[in-house]
Amino acid sequence: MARTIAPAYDPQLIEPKWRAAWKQAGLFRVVEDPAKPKFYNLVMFPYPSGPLHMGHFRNYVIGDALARYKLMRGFNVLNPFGWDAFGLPAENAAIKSGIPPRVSIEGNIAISKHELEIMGVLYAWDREVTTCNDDYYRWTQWLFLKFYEMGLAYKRTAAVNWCPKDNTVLANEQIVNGVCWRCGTKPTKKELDQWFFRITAYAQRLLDDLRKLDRWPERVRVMQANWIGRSEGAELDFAVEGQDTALRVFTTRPDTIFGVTFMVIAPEHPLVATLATPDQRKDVDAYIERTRAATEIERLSTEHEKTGVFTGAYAINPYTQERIPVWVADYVLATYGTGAIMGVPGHDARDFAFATTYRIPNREVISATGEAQATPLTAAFESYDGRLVNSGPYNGLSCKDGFERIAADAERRGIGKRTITYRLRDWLISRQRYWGVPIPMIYCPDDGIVPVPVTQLPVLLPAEVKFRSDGQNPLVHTDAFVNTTCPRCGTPARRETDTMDTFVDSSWYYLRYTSPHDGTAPFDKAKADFWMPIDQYIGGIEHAILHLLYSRFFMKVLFDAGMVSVDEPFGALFSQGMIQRKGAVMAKSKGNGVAPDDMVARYGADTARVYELFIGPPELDAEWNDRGVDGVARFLNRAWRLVVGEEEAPASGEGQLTGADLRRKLHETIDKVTRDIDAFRFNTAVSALMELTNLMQDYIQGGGARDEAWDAVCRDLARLLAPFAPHLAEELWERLGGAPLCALASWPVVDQSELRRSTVTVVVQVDGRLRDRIEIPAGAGEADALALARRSANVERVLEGRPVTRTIFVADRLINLVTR
RNA sequence: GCGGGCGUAGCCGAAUUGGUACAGGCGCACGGCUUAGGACCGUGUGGCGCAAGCCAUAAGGGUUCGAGUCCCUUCGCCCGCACCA
Repeated sequence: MARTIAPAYDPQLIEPKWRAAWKQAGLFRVVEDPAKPKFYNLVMFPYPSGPLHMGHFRNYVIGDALARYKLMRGFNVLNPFGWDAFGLPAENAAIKSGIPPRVSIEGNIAISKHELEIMGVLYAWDREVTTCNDDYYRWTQWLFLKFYEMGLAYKRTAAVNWCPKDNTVLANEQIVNGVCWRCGTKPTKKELDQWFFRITAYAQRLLDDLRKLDRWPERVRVMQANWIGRSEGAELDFAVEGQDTALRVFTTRPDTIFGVTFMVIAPEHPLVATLATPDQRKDVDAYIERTRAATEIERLSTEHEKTGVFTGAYAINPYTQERIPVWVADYVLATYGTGAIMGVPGHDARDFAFATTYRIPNREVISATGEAQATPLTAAFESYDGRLVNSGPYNGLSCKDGFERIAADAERRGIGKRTITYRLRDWLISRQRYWGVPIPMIYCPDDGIVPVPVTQLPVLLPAEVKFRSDGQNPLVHTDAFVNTTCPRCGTPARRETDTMDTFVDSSWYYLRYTSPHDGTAPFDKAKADFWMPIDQYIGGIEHAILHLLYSRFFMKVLFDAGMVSVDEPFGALFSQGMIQRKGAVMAKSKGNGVAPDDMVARYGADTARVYELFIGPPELDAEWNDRGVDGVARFLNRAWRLVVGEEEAPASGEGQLTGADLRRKLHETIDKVTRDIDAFRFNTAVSALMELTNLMQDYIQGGGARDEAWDAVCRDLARLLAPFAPHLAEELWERLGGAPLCALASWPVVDQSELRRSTVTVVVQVDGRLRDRIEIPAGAGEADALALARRSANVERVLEGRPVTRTIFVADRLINLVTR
């Protein structure tokens, strides 16, 4: 036989060809087809910030592999992509460089699209959504108006972070190390009129429905539950001595009511003004002034020492009639509960710390033993396991019973009630920024706040504005935008100049994908109903709370509005780990990124893709290893040589594998790869394919023939490779005479009969210790297997004639002879 | 502090869910090919031991015929929330 030189595996030669073929075939161009099972596959859309690196690509590769696999499994796969294109970075770049945000965003989108393309990552580009385009944001505005109509969008005054030098509001993220990120000034609090979404109205449903999300990572569900932060407790009224007013507190421990030795109200509490006695007023005012200067971050820090000031006022404990001093302290938050607490230093660590500082006594009212101690407590006993002491008629009750009885008595006496409080706050969506969706509201001197009629949408964001060096929203100074007329009375009026938080844009984009060109509604209900919920959502853990919670909230609101038929958007969620290199997360700013263009030029897209999948369990962070990429390149090269090569095998003859061995390994691999992809174990799927090619190599080296049966194995190898190394798979598929496209071929099916073995290796243990391995006929019964095992010389020697008292038999696997 | 998770070769990591610990890859060693190569191909590779064998999944204990896997204690690391009454 003539020795022929197999063409070398050259990704540069084959990859562009197949990308063109996929484009022509329109792999993910889909319509609603009830005849096929649907699969809505979605990767979180990115902010187009410029060139991507291989760290970004991990989830795109995972998503692409899954989409391709589902396609081969016969699903009708919706696999769209888009751009979260509004937001601060583009606006800041514009202030700095003068390049309009839209221009830089479009440039960045073009770069990212090119990178996705050369990596062989495919999407339904005919459904592309870009949030800064008016054919999208008009519907964001439409939805805002819907929320407004439903009473879920409202405006109120709220304290925000304010930079006195830049004369602007700062988002929490814009406070770096306690100071303004731009000028280094310490921000203060300022009361401003802001738009909110009433997400708190959905707190309980958002909490309850976490139970439905059994295909979400546990940690994400826990984080959301903690964020919502449900607390059961009671509100109780304390009459203020000498005043016709009551101080209402929220507590989760009404059972400790007899342990109250002081009370605290937040500095922002409305009663502060009237509560302070004349001789204490000066101190109180000074304290409030001081805390106002403190940032939220400082205030919320546990390191922050507790401070406070006595108001001079006393409240009356409604259960003991004791006089209780009322303090003002900033460890109590005005925005949680009632903004006032009862201080129980004996049973709350924070109250204990405060009481220690100001020499306020503590009183034990819960005792683990049921007996009160003779001496004061030296630390807060916060346990719920104990009995009430020093608590008058409630003595001896368990905490739970004490809670119930004391709360019930308060309700009967009309001085309180059981309540449930959430940590979740309403969602502040106002941004004093240009590059976002204009809030479609108008301020009329006569009619007040008037929504823009939906027929007048979109409220267009002006393309030309003058950016200001002081960071102020340029929309405020754009007269052509601001000046309008009242839709109700026609008199001159002003537009709202705030824009929406970009998280509003991303809370519903997945619905727009189902009917991206609809000119009459945000989305077509029938189409949304067909595709929703998303079958697999893939994205970074950094969105565990905000984006995912907001989207869940949106979906529930739209469900209540009758616009969708499911009330959870994401059926399954996967959060991939980050890629690190040189000891840090891969990032542009760290200079440790690997560019996809470089990877494609050096190794080809397939090697880059397979390496990203092979690098480790996809949910864990992984270290990028340049040498590891070489290993994957070797693997794909081997696959190529096995299929395309025609070299004569070196006649080793030893350890020759049979065709049955080859086919068994193939079907074991089909089985494993299929199960691994379904379980998101791409790393082990790739290693299974490596094992297969290693065995194929052994087969050929042992003198195995490249006959028709071999070719059949090769065709299945190509199909198994297709989700991971799609270009190579196509090339192999074509050379093997496969039908038009491997990407459209059906996924290989396991032939159970090929998995069968005539003999199996069974482990023989004596007292649980491995003593021998024996080859026995597959499916042998206990008696036969045992007889064969006892023939082992090794086993006999170890037994030394000791009687076997018991035997454990696991068919085709293990025999354990027990002598004790 | 509260909550979630993790700890297996020199490194990244497998382990059919209680049944042969370390698959696959990196690295390393040796060999082949080569003018040469850090390229490519092949073979080997947990430790101790001549061997039988013994030891080994953070440490210690327990349950079990059998534990990386289940339970308890301790140590270490990562992530989230963090004065939420």
